[in-house]
Amino acid sequence: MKELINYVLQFGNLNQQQIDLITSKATELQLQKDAYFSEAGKIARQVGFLVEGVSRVCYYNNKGEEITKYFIEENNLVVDLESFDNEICASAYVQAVTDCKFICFNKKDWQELLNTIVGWDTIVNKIISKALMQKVERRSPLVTEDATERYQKFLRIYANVVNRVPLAYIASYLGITQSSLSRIRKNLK
Amino acid sequence: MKELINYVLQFGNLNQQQIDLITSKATELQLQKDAYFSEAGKIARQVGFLVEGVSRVCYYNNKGEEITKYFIEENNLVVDLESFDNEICASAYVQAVTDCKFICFNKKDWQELLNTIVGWDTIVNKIISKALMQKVERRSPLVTEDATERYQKFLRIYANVVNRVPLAYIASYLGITQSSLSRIRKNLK
DNA sequence: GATATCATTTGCCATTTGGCAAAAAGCGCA
DNA sequence: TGCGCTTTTTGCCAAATGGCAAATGATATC
Repeated sequence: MKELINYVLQFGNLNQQQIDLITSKATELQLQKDAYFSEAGKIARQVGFLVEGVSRVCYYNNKGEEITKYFIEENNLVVDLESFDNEICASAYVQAVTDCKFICFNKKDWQELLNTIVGWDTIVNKIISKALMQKVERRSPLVTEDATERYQKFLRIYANVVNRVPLAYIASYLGITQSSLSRIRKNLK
Repeated sequence: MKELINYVLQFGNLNQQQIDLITSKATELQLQKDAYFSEAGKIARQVGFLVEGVSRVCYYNNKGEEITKYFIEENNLVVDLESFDNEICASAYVQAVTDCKFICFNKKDWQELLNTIVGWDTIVNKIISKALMQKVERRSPLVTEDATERYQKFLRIYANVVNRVPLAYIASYLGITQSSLSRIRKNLK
């Protein structure tokens, strides 16, 4: 819980009463490896904060290939925004890549926090915008770079993730085949 | 001006007084083809709404190649968020690809609107979040697709832009060479 | 330890895309 | 119309990556 509060306080101030209110709404969620936090075709009904483990967002492209859109590390918010905000079916899965521990808020409680805590919406907006900008910044450069450069950039961004996720997930994140990634790794050694 | 108001009202309600206040702060900006709306290395000091023309965001990658990050069509907000919000030097250029007409707000007026108009920040947040999510959605799939599919997707998304921008800009947006794009176009005919 | 299962690496060859330079096409302007 | 400039297309060959299948390695289970 401490991790969540520290995280949030980076984006704005809250008094003890407000922190207590947030804490009182939080529940803990444990997911085993491969379990889904939210699923494509369903409406996302919770916001999570990843305390332990690695998750990923993935989907199936029009060729039926499973694509990892991005990885989520410890101390980050986890939510299918599009689905949660607009109450529409999600187009992607959020999946635990390792066993994961989340701090969770259901939609009703989350709404209540937004309505009750002055400034909470501003904090949430900052967090969301920052995360979105980060995604754009990470995804855009991939287009110009060759597979080796992409992998090296991946190593830097996700240094803490590399050794905890299967090669296949990384390959699909980078848009290359498993074999290519395997060869790239060999070349870099 | 009407276009801007209609655009904004899609994201929330404003009364006539609020609309008038917004209007009173707006100035018109004309940029000739190739001129910059904001520049890398400088701090972005204005928010614009593109009324006429096509712009793009571009930058130079580590190989010195000029990369088009995305195109901006009529009736969209134009701002280097990272730079404008945090008052840090921009890392990308925002450039008029054709002659462009913007409705502009300088930083001081924009702040004043945010402080004065109740709900304006919520509207702006919605607009920004939506735009960011759109960027992520557009950029992410590129990674899995071959050059022809990428170009076809580009055609759908930017149907209104294709014939108004040089082939070289599109090629760099798609992460392929001009020659490749030229060949792809030939094959599609 | 043997075995089943899944993940990763490797080999071989096909396909895609890039690099470079020249040719062709398009366009403004005298 | 003709010239000069920029943009786009094309040809040739090289390099990168993919597709497929087999081999190897890692891990869990009995």
